[in-house]
Amino acid sequence: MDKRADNSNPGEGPRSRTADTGLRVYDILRQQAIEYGFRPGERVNEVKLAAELEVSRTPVRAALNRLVSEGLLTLVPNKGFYRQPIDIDAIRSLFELRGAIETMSVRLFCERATESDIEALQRQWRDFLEKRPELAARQIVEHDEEFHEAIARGSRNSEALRLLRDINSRIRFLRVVALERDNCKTVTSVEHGQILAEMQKRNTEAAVSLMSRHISLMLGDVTEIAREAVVRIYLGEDAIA
Amino acid sequence: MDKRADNSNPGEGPRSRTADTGLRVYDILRQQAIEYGFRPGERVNEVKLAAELEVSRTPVRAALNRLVSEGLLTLVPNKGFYRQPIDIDAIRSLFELRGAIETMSVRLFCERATESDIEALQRQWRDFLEKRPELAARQIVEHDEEFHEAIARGSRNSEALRLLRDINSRIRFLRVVALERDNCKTVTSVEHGQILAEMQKRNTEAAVSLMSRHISLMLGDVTEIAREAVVRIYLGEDAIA
DNA sequence: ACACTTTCAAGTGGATACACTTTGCGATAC
DNA sequence: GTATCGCAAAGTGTATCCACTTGAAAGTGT
Repeated sequence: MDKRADNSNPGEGPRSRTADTGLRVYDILRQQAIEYGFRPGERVNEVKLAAELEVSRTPVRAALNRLVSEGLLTLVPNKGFYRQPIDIDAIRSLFELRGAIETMSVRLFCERATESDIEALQRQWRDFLEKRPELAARQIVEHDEEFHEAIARGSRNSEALRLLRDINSRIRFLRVVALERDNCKTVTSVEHGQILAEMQKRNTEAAVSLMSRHISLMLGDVTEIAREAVVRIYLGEDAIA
Repeated sequence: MDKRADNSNPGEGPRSRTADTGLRVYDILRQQAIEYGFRPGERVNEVKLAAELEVSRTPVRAALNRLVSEGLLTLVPNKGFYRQPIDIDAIRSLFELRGAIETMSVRLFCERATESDIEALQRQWRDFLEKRPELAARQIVEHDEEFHEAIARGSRNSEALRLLRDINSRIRFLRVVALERDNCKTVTSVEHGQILAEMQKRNTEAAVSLMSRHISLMLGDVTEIAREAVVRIYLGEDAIA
């Protein structure tokens, strides 16, 4: 029945063609770019990547092209793809931009969210509160992102959600570093709780101003954090090659 | 001396390789996507495109991949690339998002713009005011975009500028249609003037609220405009194929 | 020893080849 | 007449091939 039974591929073999290679490669490379598996400013070698992933250069190039449009890489003609360097200015811009989106999201959330949206968010928040003590910085940041993305979802603005995700993945590394450095780990949940409470009461302006403060606090000294991040990237524990 | 003298390509020939084909194809396809040269929801045929542009499928696929990450196309595995349909919800989202970015830009512009930034913007505005009567809707929208992008530039937020450009290109078609329909063509310049005046006086809040109103006015009845746009796309004067 | 060319390996960009999937259409069975 | 199967054309997804560019190292002349 199954025409591609021979693709079950027990040992090595020519490796199941016609799979979701494209998506797989894209996901891996995106993750690698986000986590600074490519060093900032570094050229990305298509041939080497293709070999590592055991695919041809074609799907690799497809993925890299997409990452260019996502702002993670740049393409220099006849030279290749380069990981976007850590640009203090760009990072500051991203934090500012995130602030604008988040405040908009809160405002719209207050207008549009259903009661069950709010309940779900509260559940999520409480869960987080419980698990929190045993979480590493990475997980904390990811949970924080989820909270904010849930608000964006409740704001019924699909593009804001999409954009927020993009931005989050671009600044995640920095945020993890910042969080690990000075572990002001306890503040955010409290603030989330406050925002949540105001949103539940549909106090739009109160919620917005809380969120606004919540976000701008996180910015801190970007320059310092960026410096720290660079150190981590080049001396990091998972520096394989 | 010149190794590629044979590529001067007088008649037909194998067409000068090693050019900036990639960029050229990308620009063309992007433009075509924006202008709805691909119908909404329509599948994009790589082979046909490659033939039309007289290139191979490779640079075409590269460009299409990037357009996926820009939100203009989607990729359905084993089916191909599709032009993103006209989604009222997505359009509304984009307008809202644009509003958030613009208000942020105005705020930051008031804080950061230099005097010469403001002068340049004023010059631009006056030029526009003069030329305006003889401009078509398309040009008016493009000039309007330039005005707003100049503000974003002055706000010293590179990512906001980048994003604003992306959004503008995604809603341009709609805006042109809207402008041609009910020619309320005269309002925007006046409002621009007001915003400009407040920004010059560094009246942040006044400028922000003007901008906020300016933007939300443009939204109008998206549903109606989208309907009109669909008609134009399918019966448009430049329906070639 | 130093600058200038030559050569060459590595690598990108584009074209082509090929396997697989999808789909429309026609033939066959009922 | 209708439904189903199967086949073939069209088209996508990946691999491979080839031309050209770049950069660096070796060689040459002064």
